[in-house]
Amino acid sequence: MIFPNKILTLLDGILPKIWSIYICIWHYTMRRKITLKQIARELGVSISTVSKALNNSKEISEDTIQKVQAFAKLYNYRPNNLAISLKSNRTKNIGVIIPDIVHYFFTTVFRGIEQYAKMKGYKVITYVSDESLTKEVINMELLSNGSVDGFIMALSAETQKANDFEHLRRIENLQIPFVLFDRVTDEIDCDKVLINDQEAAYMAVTKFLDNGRKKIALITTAEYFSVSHGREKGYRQALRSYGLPIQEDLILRLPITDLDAEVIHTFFDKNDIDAVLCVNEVFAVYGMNLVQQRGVKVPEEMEFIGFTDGILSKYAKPGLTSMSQHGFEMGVMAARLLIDRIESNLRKVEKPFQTEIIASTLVERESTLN
Amino acid sequence: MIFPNKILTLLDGILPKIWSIYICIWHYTMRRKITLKQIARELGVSISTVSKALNNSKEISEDTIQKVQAFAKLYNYRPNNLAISLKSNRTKNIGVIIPDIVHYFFTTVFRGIEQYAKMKGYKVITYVSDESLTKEVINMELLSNGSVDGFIMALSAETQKANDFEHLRRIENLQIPFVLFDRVTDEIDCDKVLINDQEAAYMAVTKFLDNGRKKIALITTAEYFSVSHGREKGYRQALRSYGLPIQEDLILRLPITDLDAEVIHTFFDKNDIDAVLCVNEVFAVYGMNLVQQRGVKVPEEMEFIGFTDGILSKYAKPGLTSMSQHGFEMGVMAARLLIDRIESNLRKVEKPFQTEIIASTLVERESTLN
DNA sequence: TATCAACACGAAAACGTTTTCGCAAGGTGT
DNA sequence: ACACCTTGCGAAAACGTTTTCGTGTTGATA
Repeated sequence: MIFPNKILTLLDGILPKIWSIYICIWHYTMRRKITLKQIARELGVSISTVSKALNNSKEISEDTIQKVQAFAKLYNYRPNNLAISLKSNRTKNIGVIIPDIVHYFFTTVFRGIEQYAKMKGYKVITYVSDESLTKEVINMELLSNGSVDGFIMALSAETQKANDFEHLRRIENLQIPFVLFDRVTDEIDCDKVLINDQEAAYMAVTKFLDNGRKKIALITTAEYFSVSHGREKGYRQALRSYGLPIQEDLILRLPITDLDAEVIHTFFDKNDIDAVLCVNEVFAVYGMNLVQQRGVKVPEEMEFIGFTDGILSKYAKPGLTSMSQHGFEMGVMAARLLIDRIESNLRKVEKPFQTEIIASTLVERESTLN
Repeated sequence: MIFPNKILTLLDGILPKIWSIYICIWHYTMRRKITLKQIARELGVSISTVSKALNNSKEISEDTIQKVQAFAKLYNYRPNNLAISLKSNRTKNIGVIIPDIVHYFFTTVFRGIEQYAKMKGYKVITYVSDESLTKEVINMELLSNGSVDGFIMALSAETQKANDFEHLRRIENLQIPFVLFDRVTDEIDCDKVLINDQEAAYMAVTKFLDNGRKKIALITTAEYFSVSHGREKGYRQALRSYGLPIQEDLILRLPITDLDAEVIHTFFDKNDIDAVLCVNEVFAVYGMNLVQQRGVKVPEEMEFIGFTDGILSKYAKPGLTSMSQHGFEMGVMAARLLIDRIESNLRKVEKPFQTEIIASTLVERESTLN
């Protein structure tokens, strides 16, 4: 920029022609974004007139509107988002904080969020918490200074383990809306989107029982994961309601990363098992491979059902029967809840918190009979 | 907000005490974000003084700095990001546009971008183009009005097919920096991050040849994908340099979605094949499953190598030998190139465009011998 | 002819910062 | 006693919008 504004003001009365030429050259050579002020100056009207004309205000004559809009189009005017945000105190951004992105379920949820958000004119800023409480806190801190109108998040493993929700309370205090999905907590009152984990596990175990299986194992994670907790409850409930004893030995708890083949081998060595429910598809496919390696026939001698109907389930051998969690729908729902809340806050209308359940469905493949 | 600013100005001289009390109550009850103006008013200094004090300017006395910073801390002052962005004309946001997010490779790249960006204080706004040119254009349009300091993108399938880069030229004209990765084009001059596709394919085929394989097939996509193109070149080059004829029949082109088992079956029916190179892991695992279903032993009778060393390769049966593309490193590199360029633009230093190559490495599993 | 809407538009405040420049008080050197 | 420099701070412009309110010019009505 060669001419600072002070000089421009001075020039204004004296050399409008020169300015005109200057703006043309400047624009065509460097094609920087043009502003209301420049349009106003060019057309010899005020900034307010231009603004109103572009917004089709009926305060402005048809004539002027045409002129301004034509000019704006010609110079490819795009209103500066930042200025609008600053003025209106809303960014049209939403922050998404998820524990992991290299993970089928979370990416499908993200897809849902992104799609709905885009439809509503919102942009999505994503941070990965890496299952770490600290990172989760920092990420929220980074976004809560007006970068974002609201949050969508799934709690990290550490957060669930530590049961520490101070950062959520701070966001609550700042009046920033947020939605929890999948990994949630009862300690915080907010909009939530859940899977019917218990029911889904119940369905899966029922499938085994209907196929005549009686020695049903559960491979799960540590208990503090809200989803594993729910699924375990469903597993127990199904066995109970079929009058079968619950053998704690048949429940194997694994860490979410670094699977150890030995542990699983000894688990299958020590127990007599004819069906296995796993709380995710990695456990299921990994387990399936191990038992097949030992000569066990899947599904004839042992059936498998997993959760998270992702790419692994689809291309495993045999194809893994899996509870599909419909991540896309969850994402859409989470985004809808959040954006609804943001916009109703704007209109100062009170709205009770909602909890939406997305029903899982069983996708049957070759790892189960029938 | 009960008191608009005009009234405040009026009140200022008359009832400072009342204002003080008001601000206290207001802050403690609603905990809204506090601004420089309010701190200034409270402390009886000017806005500029507060701003400078918070930035540790040496124009301000040690005394005042202490006072201001203590007060700011007490009231948990956080500078408004939007205002700073507006003033400084940079958002500290980068836009990432990828064809697909439910895809191992792209998510790992994303992880790299996100991690480096966060380290540098940048936020990441992600849009999915869904392999569609139109969506790609719209997404860029949506972000190019000052929402973002620069872009990182991989071209969509449609864009590569149509060979239409008008949207990139617009961004170029707007002087917004951008980096292309993986799916790139020679038609646009900019920073790029690539895989050594040709070399990698060469390596893979060499592996087959060294194992004594002679009837090597290639399962790839349509030719307009820059990556497939490179990999095919490598495949041909390897065969040539080993003095083997290139049989066009041994090259199968599949669509990237909706795999049709029949097509693949007839491909294997009609040809005598003892090794298969696939341009992604889905093709490889899918193909491996099909031939195994026909009784072919992998790797003894037929070896497989795929690209994209993802979760599928790891948990397939047998484990798939795969060219790892080191998505994380690519992401980091892309983010680094972009942020470097953004910041050197800011300092008005000229910088030639760079093309960085991330070397692939072969991760050997059970689908190849030795 | 005086009155009054309706119409078209402009001035200016506001959003929350950063930064330049100016100014007063006090100290230092001749 | 004078000029001059340093220190510490404030006024105001600027970033690019939106929006409220005021105002001058019409044309119609009484």
